[in-house]
Amino acid sequence: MILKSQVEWALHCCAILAGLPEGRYLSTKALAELHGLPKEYLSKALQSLSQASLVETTLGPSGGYRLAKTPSDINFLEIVEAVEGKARSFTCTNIRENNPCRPAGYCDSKPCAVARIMWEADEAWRDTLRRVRLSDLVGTLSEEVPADIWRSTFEWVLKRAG
Amino acid sequence: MILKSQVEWALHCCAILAGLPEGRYLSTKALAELHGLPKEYLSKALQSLSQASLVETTLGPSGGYRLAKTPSDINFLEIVEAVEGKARSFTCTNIRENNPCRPAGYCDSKPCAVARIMWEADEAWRDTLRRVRLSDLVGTLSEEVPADIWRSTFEWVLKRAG
DNA sequence: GGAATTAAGGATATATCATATCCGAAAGCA
DNA sequence: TGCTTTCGGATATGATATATCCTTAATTCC
Repeated sequence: MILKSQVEWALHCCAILAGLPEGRYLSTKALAELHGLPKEYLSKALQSLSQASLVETTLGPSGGYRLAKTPSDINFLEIVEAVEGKARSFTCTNIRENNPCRPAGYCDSKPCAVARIMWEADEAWRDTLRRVRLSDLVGTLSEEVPADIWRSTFEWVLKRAG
Repeated sequence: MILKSQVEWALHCCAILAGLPEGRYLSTKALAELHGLPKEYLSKALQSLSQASLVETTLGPSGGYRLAKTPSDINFLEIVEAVEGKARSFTCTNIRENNPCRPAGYCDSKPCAVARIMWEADEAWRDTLRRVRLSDLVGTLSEEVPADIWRSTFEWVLKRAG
């Protein structure tokens, strides 16, 4: 049970977009080169963010992506679910139904006890991600990454945005 | 990010094994027929439980599987990890390292901030599973499943154990 | 208006992994 | 001796993640 690598890419891209000056867009090309990722494939992750209305896009030169909301209004779960989907990690196939000792239609009343426990754990995972805002990540990064590196990163990336 | 179906199978099988009379074993064949599962493939899940020392086995007729510990000494996480592995759901490929503005070897000091958050969520998932004991599941089942169905299920399965 | 650049999305190829089956070896029971 | 069992290896298949290519439409700049 491993998350898609696109989840990692999307999170890092959102962190960069969160530090962008007002009104500026960043292209797939710039984000791909900054992170050393395949441009065409990263594009799919960014499209997922776009479909989830987490980012806005514009075409043409100096076009690309920017956040659709402020970083404090975006949480980790939104980003993760945008590229990974909202499906729960545990799928109940209701194998108890195959028990030959159970009368037909018996299992209709309540979800399987095993599934309820697994879903509870899944919800704990989601809850944790839901509680972390993109602004929290940006805060951590600006504490941990030396200011000059952080600044030159944005200069580098904005130069590529034209 | 979906768990293997073998996780579901292992959990249901453990629930049955937990209700077994002292000293009795249950074969793969019996467990497969009870749940309507492919015997050969279910066998792989049970082998995983065996390798994790959650169940004990014996060969020959009337052989099969039984729990290696009491149900209150087995938690959900042990069972899930036995078949799914202990790897975290998020793998950090350290793409920040590709940032051309960072000096080489800069990222060695601390794990990536993104990864730390994802791992925290992963740990919340594991914590929830760790807190649920197999005996809790058995308790829930004996509350929810009518006693006569529960009893006839074990009669059915023990008849196949010889 | 024309050239360059961009996101969007469809089509396709490849690699990895989950799913599933089969077989032989070793061990226990009648 | 013959039957049953677990165990592990080998193999096949299907689904999905990864990756690339191409076309279309929109936007900017000259």
